[in-house]
Amino acid sequence: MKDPIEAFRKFLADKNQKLTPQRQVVLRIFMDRHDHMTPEELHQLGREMDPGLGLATVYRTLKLLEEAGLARELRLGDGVARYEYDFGREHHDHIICTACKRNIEVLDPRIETLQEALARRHGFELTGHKMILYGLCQACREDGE
Amino acid sequence: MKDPIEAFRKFLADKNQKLTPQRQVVLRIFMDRHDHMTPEELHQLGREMDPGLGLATVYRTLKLLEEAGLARELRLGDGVARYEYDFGREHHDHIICTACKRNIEVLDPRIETLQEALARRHGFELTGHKMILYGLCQACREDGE
DNA sequence: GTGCCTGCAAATTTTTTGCACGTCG
DNA sequence: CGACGTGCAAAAAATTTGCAGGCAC
Repeated sequence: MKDPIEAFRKFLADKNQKLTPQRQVVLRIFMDRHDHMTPEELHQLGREMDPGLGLATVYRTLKLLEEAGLARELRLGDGVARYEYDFGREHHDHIICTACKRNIEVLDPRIETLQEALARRHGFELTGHKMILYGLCQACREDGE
Repeated sequence: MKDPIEAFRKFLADKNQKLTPQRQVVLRIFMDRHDHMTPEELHQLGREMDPGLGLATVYRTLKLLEEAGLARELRLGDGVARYEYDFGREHHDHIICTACKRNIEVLDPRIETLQEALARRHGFELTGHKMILYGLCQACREDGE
């Protein structure tokens, strides 16, 4: 399966639900802009394509996209939920600069392996994880000096 | 510094603030019960010692305890914030069972080391991290079969 | 028609803030 | 007095829910 739209349609069909225009709009935004976006931001962007789009629908669709494995919820520490597109992408975690809030995506396969082992050692079968590193980026370290 | 109460007093004094009875109550609860607690739960418990204690004060105190490094905010995936006591304890992360919600504390020094290296490789100076593993515990796996 | 979907507004939930009063040096 | 601290209630922010109407089989 390489088409996210078809993947979403299939996911919905399996639950007797439909890929409505509104749901497509939200998915399309993710496909166009691979950003981290809050529901509010998605709603704004969505209204450009469908002015009647309701915020509640965005929330409802985000839940569905998450269940479908097409989007991932991200909490970077401020109280706001963000979502990122997660289709056909390699898994990754995040580092966020505590000063300028800039964040980048990172991955270390050795950490992933150790997480797996750590869980197993405690009798768990690992199904997922969230890891966020906090630090100071180079620019902010230099500013601080 | 081995007395959390004195540590908190000192932290507050450095900001020209005081260790009031209310603040002590919240800290004491943490010292007595090393649980993960929501602000609401802490408020309930706090009222047993000081019936007039306000929820807003609990929130304000939690912020202070966190700044002081005596408590740590924990978000396990439901919308609720939890806090855990974090004085004189070794750092640890968490695994939570997605079925029964039970969670345990875990630590792998090798992961910690790799996180440090990973951050540095991206130009960051690591100051902290949050890692939560999600999985199925043994009991729930057996139930599921 | 039946069941899924939607937008809207109202309701919930979680957290923060404004304010008047109290306290302590 | 002056700064800090508190409880309360109101406010704010984020998310969920109820509902009447609409659409597609």
